[in-house]
Amino acid sequence: MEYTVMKLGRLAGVSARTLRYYDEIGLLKPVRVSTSGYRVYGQAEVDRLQQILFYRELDVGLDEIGKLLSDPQYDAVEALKAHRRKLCENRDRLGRLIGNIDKTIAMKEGGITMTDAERFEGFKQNLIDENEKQYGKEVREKYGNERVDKSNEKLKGMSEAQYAAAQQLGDDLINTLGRALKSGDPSGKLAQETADMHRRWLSYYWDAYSGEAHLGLAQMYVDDERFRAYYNKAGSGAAVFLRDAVKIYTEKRGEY
Amino acid sequence: MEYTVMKLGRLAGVSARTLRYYDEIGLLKPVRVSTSGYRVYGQAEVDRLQQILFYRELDVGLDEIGKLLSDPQYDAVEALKAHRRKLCENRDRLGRLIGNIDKTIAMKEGGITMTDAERFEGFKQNLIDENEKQYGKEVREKYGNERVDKSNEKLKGMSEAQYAAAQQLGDDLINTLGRALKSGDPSGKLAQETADMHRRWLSYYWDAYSGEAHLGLAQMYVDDERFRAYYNKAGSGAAVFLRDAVKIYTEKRGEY
DNA sequence: GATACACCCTTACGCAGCGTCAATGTCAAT
DNA sequence: ATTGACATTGACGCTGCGTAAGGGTGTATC
Repeated sequence: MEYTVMKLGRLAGVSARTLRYYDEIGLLKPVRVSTSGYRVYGQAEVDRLQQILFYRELDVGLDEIGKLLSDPQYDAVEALKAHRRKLCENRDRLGRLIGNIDKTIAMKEGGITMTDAERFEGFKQNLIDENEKQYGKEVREKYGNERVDKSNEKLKGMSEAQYAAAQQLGDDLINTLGRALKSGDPSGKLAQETADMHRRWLSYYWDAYSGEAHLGLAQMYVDDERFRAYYNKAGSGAAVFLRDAVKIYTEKRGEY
Repeated sequence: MEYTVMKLGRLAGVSARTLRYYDEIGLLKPVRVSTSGYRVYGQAEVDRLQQILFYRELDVGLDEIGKLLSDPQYDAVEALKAHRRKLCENRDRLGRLIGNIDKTIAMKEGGITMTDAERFEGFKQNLIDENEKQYGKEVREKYGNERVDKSNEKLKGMSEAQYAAAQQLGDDLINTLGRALKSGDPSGKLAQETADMHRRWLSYYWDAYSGEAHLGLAQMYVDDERFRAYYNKAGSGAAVFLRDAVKIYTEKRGEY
C-alpha cells in the first residue's frame, strides 16, 4: 500500500503540512518521490509515523523523537524518565496555579477590592511562594518546616515600610560586599560589616537568629548556583568571600 | 524610587529584554524616558509589573493580561474561571501522559522489545485512547459504558489483517459514498450499498449490531462537526446523505 | 479533448514570548 | 581619560505547524 501526503495524513490523523514539515526537518522522509514530485510513503513510513505520534502525544519534542527513533544507542528509558520528571513538575505547577486562581476568584467574588496595601500583601505572598518554589526544598531540608513557616509568617506580618527597609538593606549589602571583596580580606572591617548587614537583613525574615543557621545559609550561597550567581553580581567569588566573612563573624560572636 | 530596566528587572525577577518587550507591545510602559533614551519606571510601574507577573504565573497570555488590567469592564472572574478550566484540562492530560510513560518505561525495563506485532498492539491502543478522548463522552452517553468497552475489547482482539481490511473498507466507504452522493438519491442502489458497507465496517468495531444504534451513529455524524467534517470530505452534505441512506437501509432491514 | 475538481508542489509569512547577538551610546568611578 | 557596567534600537532564532499564494498533476466526466 502506498500513500500520498493526504492519504497518510488521514490515516494517521495529521495534516499534509505536518508530513511535509517532518520531511523538511528529516524526521520522516517519504520512501521515494514520484516523477512529478509527489511524496510517496510505504508501510515502513506508516509504522515510523505511528511511533512519532506516540512520542509526540507524550509531549516529547520532535528533535528528541528523532534521536529516540534513529539512534539505538540513545538511552530511551533514561530519556523517558527525564521527560516524566518534567511532566510531573509541570503537573504539580499547574496544581499550584489552580489553587492560586481559586484564591483569586474567591477574593474577587467576595467583593474584595485590591487596595494598594492588599496588593502589597499579594506581592509578599507571591514572594513567599517564589521562595518556596525555588528554595523551599533545600531550606526545609536544612532547617525543617517549622522555621520556614515561621519565616513566612514573619514576612507576611511585615509592614510595607519594613519591607522597603529590608530591600534597601539587601541592596546596600550587595554594594558593601562588592567593596569588601576588593579589599580581599574576609576578616577586615568592611567584610565584617557586610556580615553584620547580612545578619540584620536575615533578621527581617527569620524569627530567631543563630550563628549556625547563618553560616549554613552562607554556605548554601556557595553550594547553590542560583544563589551563587545572585551574589556574584557583587564581583567574582563574592559568594565564597561572604561565606568566609560570615564564618569569621559568627566565630567572633560566639566568643561573647 | 526610580528604576532602569535592569534594576526593575532584578527587583521583579525578569530580564531587561522582557521589560523592553512589554513596552513594545504596550503592556507596561515606562513612566517617562530620560533625555538619553533610558526607560524610567516608578512605583506605579512596579505595582503593575507585579500584577502582570501574577497573571503570567497563572499562564495567562500577555494580551489577556493587558485586557484584565486595563479594562475594568472586562469580567476578570469569568476570564479566570475559563482559564482555570483550561489549566485543569491540561493537568489531567499531563496525568494521563505520565501514566502512559510509566507503562512504556515498565515495558522497556521489562526487556520487552517492540516487535512489529506489539507495536501494532500499541498502535491500536493509541487509537482506542484517541477515540475515547475524542468521542468517548458522547458515545458513552449514547450507548453506555458497556458497549464502548466491548468495542475496545473487540478492536484489541483484531488481527493486523483484520484491521487492514477494516481500514480498506473504511477507505472504500468514503469513495463509494462520494459516488453515491453525486446520484443524489439516498434510496438508490449505490447509496444503499454504501449503507451496507457502513454496517460491515461497523461490525469490525461493534460486538453487536442493531439498526437503531447504526442510525444513531449516522445521526451523530451529522450532529458532531468533527465527524461531519470527516465524512464531508466525500463531498458537501455527505454526512446528511449517509444518514438518510442509513435510515432507509435500517428501515428496509427491519422488514425482514 | 476540454473542463472540472481534487490533489500535489514550493515558498513564505505568522503565532508567543522572549533569548541572543550586533553595533553603538551613556553613566559612574577610578 | 579610560574602563566597565549599563542603556538603546534592530534583527534573527526558536517550536510546530496553519494558512495563504501561485502554479503543476491526475482522473473522471461531458
